[in-house]
Amino acid sequence: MQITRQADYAIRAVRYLARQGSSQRVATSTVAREMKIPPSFLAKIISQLSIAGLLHTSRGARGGVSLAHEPKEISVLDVVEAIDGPILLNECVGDPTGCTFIEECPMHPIWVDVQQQLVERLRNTNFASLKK
Amino acid sequence: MQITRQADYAIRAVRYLARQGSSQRVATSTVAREMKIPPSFLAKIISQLSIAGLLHTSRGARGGVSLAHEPKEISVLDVVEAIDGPILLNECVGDPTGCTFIEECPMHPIWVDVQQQLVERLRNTNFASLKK
DNA sequence: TATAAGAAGATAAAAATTACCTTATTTTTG
DNA sequence: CAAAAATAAGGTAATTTTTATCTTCTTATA
Repeated sequence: MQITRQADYAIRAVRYLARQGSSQRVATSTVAREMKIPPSFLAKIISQLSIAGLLHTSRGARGGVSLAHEPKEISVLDVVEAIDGPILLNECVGDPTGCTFIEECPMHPIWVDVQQQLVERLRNTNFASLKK
Repeated sequence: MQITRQADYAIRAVRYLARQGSSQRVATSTVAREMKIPPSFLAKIISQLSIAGLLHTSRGARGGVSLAHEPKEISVLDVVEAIDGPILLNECVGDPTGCTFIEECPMHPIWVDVQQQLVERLRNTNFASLKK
């Protein structure tokens, strides 16, 4: 019942980029150093965030990473789900076919509901509001 | 970001027991069969729930398992935490000393808050309301 | 063309999860 | 008292996830 450390690192990285000008390119090694993220691990995380369309990366000298959108357009949910995949409090919420009891299960709607509450909360938190 | 299957099994088991009379003893093998839980796995889960004080177990012939409290006195949170341990959305919520940035981190209070919302919701769901 | 950067993927160590099995121990029943 | 029924306790093991590193490749710029 925890986000992975990868997701935490990803949030840190996006926070760092949001604090810089959004068009500013920053080397991942800089992000790693500043936000205390294992550099070689961050490379993979950045890659995933890039595939998810949250970051722009450019290779070569003077290359680096920058946000693909305005900080206020990027939510914590976007970042967490890009790394950890969809938030699912219980398996049955994502894949109801796996459970025999799904029709009659009084827990199922509760998991759906609680999860939605959680997800909405993370969706409504964007990186403009995290610029401290 | 998911409860473990163990916790799901535990909830199923407690639900089953709540449906029976609360003082009624039921063999774990029966619970396992009825709720489709691997029997030998359930033994361990029952054991943990018993240690947590949620169940009473009695050995010997005609022994079995029963709830230690009225269904309405047992919350989903009780069961989940007995199995998975305390719910922590991010490490820093439980152990703020592990993070260098904790003082200035704008995410920290958000994790604390979101987690509390989630926990409260599970705390307010008891097994009397799940008796379907 | 040399250098600075990310991309991609292989590898691996560690931890968590899921599950099963065996050997006690306890309690009831015949 | 003995047999049977049931949980208790704990060890083992397979699988999956997580975390991390390293190497090689590709790209862009000075």
